Amino acid sequence: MYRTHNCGELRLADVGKTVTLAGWVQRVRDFGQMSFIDLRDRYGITQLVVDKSDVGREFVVQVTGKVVERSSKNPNIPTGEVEIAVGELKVLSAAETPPFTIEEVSDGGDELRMKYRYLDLRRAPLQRNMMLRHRMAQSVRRYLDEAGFLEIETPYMIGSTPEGARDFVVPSRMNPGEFYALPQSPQTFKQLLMVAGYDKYFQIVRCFRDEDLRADRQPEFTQIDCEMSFVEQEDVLATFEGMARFMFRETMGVEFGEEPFVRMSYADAMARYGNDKPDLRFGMEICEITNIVKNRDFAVFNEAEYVGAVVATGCADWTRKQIDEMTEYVKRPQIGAKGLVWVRVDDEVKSSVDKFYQPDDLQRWIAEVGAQKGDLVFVVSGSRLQSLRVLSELRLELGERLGLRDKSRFAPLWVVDFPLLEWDDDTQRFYAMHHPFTSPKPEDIALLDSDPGSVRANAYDFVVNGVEVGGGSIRIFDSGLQARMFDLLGFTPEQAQAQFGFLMNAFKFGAPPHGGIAFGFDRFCSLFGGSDSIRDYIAFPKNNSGRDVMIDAPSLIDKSQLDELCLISTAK
RNA sequence: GGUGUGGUAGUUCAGUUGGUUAGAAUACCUGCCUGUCACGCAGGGGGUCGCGGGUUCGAGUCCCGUCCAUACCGCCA
Repeated sequence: MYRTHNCGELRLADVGKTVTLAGWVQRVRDFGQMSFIDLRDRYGITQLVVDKSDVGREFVVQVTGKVVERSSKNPNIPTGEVEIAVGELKVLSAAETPPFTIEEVSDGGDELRMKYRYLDLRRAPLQRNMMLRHRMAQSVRRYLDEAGFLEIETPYMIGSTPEGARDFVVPSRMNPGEFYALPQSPQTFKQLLMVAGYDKYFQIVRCFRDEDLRADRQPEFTQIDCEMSFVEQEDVLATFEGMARFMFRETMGVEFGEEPFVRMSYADAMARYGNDKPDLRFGMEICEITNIVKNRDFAVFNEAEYVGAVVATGCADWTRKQIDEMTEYVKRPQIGAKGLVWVRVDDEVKSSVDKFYQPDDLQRWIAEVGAQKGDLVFVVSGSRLQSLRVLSELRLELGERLGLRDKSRFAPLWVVDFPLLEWDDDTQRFYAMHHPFTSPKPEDIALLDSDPGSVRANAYDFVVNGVEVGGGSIRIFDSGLQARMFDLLGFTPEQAQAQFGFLMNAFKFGAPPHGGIAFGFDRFCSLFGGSDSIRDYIAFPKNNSGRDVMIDAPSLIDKSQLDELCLISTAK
């Protein structure tokens, strides 16, 4: 037996017991005639007292000894009142000096820690993250199982479709020159499961997208993928609001009370927050003032399609330098504002456009945006879309600077009534905003021919703290309507048949009304854990270039392997 | 594909206007130390300044290119 206890469980009540522990050497404090060793495993740290030691950091050792009360206690760790008077110490495995410190806060940089991920994963913060992820996955399964959902696996080797994200492809040796693709999501399969009568399905499933990465985007990531039959939008929202509440309660101890989560239309979210995933932890809503700033000598505003404002609450005492910082912030190329007008609401009102506007004008603005004495108003103008984007970024940055984006608070909401289609200027065609199986709102179907861009979808996103955590829709289950959608999206009937014929055919054999949702599980974890990066919640993530620097993948393969795959073939 | 930031000791970083032998902290090694918990004290070793080219009497420092990392934009039905 390698151990009788783990390194986190011994207490004063255990004093006198003879125990055997095993773990990693966290640190040795050598006093010549005696040494202290901190022994670590994923449960905690226990102090050992040995006569003499020649072990180094990260050695794996097994010790047997008596639990004794410490003469000087350490209140910082749960085992701090006891220590092990070691009788026998056995080195199970020696270790080289690790390239970075295995501690709560490591001295290693990101790249190095990724290369030695198995060492980074020994650190308590990463172990807490992995445990949180485990608990969240378990709570998802408990809730959905209780609600009658079946966990069904769908294939990872499927066919490629040119729509949407780029596919990772896998050559087929047995079918020379042909390729599988890894799924971007199990979308069509879960719809087929609905046709097959498994009316409540879920899967915690890996998905793959060959696109550029971000702190919150990995080429392989995990979704909580769900689908239900005989449901309307309300049924789906109710079911998964329940799941979210359950997860918050079970894993975070967070309760949201009786009130249902906020519901906000896409149009509202855009108008009030400039963004389809608003952070509702703080107010400072965007206010349009286009109509009351015209007809003075300020050409910038007169020529603007849209003028809008954000009130920085209590910021009237900001220095010119602080204001300039905000101007610089919104003028960065990624945001692309041309400039930033400000109005200081104090004993007297002062603005950056005093040359063009009278005090009366400014008072009218202040009344319109609801600014109070002590506030600072920022005004942005330009095209509607671009201005809203700038105002959204400005609002979030102000929230950040004012400390209003507290990671321990959670503000969930549903964004609903998304547009069905999105016009793309480059290709001069509509694209499905969500995916081509999303059903239009029944009351908007008449607009499909006359004004497709204004058709709203039965589509919804689950948003928390400005992060899109999940999204889904009620699907089309009528093969005729589905064919019409493909037509709108510029598919010929032949193309539609070739790519999605299996689904449209299935719909001819009795498809139930159905809809579902998929949550980005990694994002969910990082949201709960309070990190901006999902890498902290994935055991073995890829770096920014999609490389696994630990195993050095992707890599070249042998010529013989390549030859077998007959990759030189006719492409479509 | 684009923009910004960074690359100097095992590690994290500093390095002035271009000027002597490139520093600090920490880690590591050696010695001393029986109550530490970031133990302490004394000593020691450790550098292709990412790579290539250029300017210069002289380049870690300036210029050009390139590679890598990272954040963001594009992209992500």
